[in-house]
Amino acid sequence: MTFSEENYLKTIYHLTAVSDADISTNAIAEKMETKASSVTDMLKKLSEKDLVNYVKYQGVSLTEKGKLAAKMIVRKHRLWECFLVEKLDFSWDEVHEIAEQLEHIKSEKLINKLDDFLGNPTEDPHGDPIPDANGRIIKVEKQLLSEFEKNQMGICVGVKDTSSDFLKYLDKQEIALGSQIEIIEKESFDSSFRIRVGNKEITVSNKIASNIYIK
Amino acid sequence: MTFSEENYLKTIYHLTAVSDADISTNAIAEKMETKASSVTDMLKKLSEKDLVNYVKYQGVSLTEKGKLAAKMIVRKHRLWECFLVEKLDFSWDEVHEIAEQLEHIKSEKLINKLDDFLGNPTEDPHGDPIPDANGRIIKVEKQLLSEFEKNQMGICVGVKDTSSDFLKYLDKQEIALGSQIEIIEKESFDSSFRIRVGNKEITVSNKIASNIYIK
DNA sequence: TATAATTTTTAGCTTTGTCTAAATTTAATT
DNA sequence: AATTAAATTTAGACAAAGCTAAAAATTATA
Repeated sequence: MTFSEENYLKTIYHLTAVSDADISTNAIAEKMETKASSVTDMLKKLSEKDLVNYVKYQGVSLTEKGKLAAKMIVRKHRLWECFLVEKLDFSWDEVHEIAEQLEHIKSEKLINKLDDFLGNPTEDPHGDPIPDANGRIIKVEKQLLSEFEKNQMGICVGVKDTSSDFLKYLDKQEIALGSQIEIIEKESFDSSFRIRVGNKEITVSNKIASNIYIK
Repeated sequence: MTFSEENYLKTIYHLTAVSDADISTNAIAEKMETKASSVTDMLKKLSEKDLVNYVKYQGVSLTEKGKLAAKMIVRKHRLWECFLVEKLDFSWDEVHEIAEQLEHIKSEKLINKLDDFLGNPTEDPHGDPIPDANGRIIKVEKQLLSEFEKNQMGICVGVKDTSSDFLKYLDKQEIALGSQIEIIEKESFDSSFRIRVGNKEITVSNKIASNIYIK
């Protein structure tokens, strides 16, 4: 499988997680920052290889084979992110780009040894689950901070937006995986939140609160 | 720089280490298992980028820029090999193929952090030197076992042939980096050697002896 | 339900890196 | 020195993956 094919599968996998319905050509093109015509070409190719179910004009979904392949790429990506953060001391906003490259390294033995070396983690540095060697995923029930009400509290277990900008913002506010967060006030006007993180009180917008997972 | 460009630079670098003179198109083609015409095309491209000195029909050499780039690829390859053997517990005959992929990962920060994580090794698992971040190489004076005479002894510090077959043979004979080797007898008829490794005596052909470095 | 707007696909072109076959240059040999 | 042999380069073609522009299908709207 080529790098490009792997990137398409991964993108379709991630889009599927959100919407469930068949994925449109345009949605893929937008996410991959490419043109719809390029996507059409690739979908034909992936369909030939039985990795996706593709019907002209009707969108696309992953076959079981394609889903497993996509999960293996995600597995590699997230394990490498763990390695970068835990062993090489990268911060969580720096690892995505490098993992985008490392996820294409081909060696099952390598990835399984890496998995063991890291102590078989179940989540990456952003709180996203790591599929095991068979593609199984342990789902952790988690809620967005924005869905919480006044006086509730919980632990930050992940982020929805993993962009460098957002992660740097969280670093600045000293919000990290494992941070205890308590809702002090929910402003009904703009749905912003007054929260306590550790022993500091801060105000976060609804957009921020909609990208932090709490358990 | 593309993967392909990097592979050509690396090949020219390795061939230069052996012969010193300008490298021929055919030599590159043979080593890379490709066709001379493909090599010609790439040499033009690398020449355009000032990575090689190329004169039609006369062969090529690396420019300073090209040499540095090649050394950085070799650095990455050898550091990843160290990682695979020391941290992930691969054997020395398994790592080359995977390192061939990992050497193309682009991130200076990554490779320097990996270097530190490994304790800034100066040699890879086959005894080959690892260039530092500036391309400097610490040369260890070493001799081929085949150049030794009766009753001399030394420590195995590297191998010339790093093929999986040869390394597996060495494993079988319990010859590893750091093994003490003593020449008991040199057979003048076929230049084979009777040697002691640890406390075992074995006979090795001249071909074997010509691929083991001793200090 | 026609028509307009949007989405998707097709057709044809580009680049990268490869190949084969033919042409050219260099080296070797008589 | 002439001719043959070997090495190298050129010319032209191909596959992968991308693009633009035009055509076709679907969806939305009046």
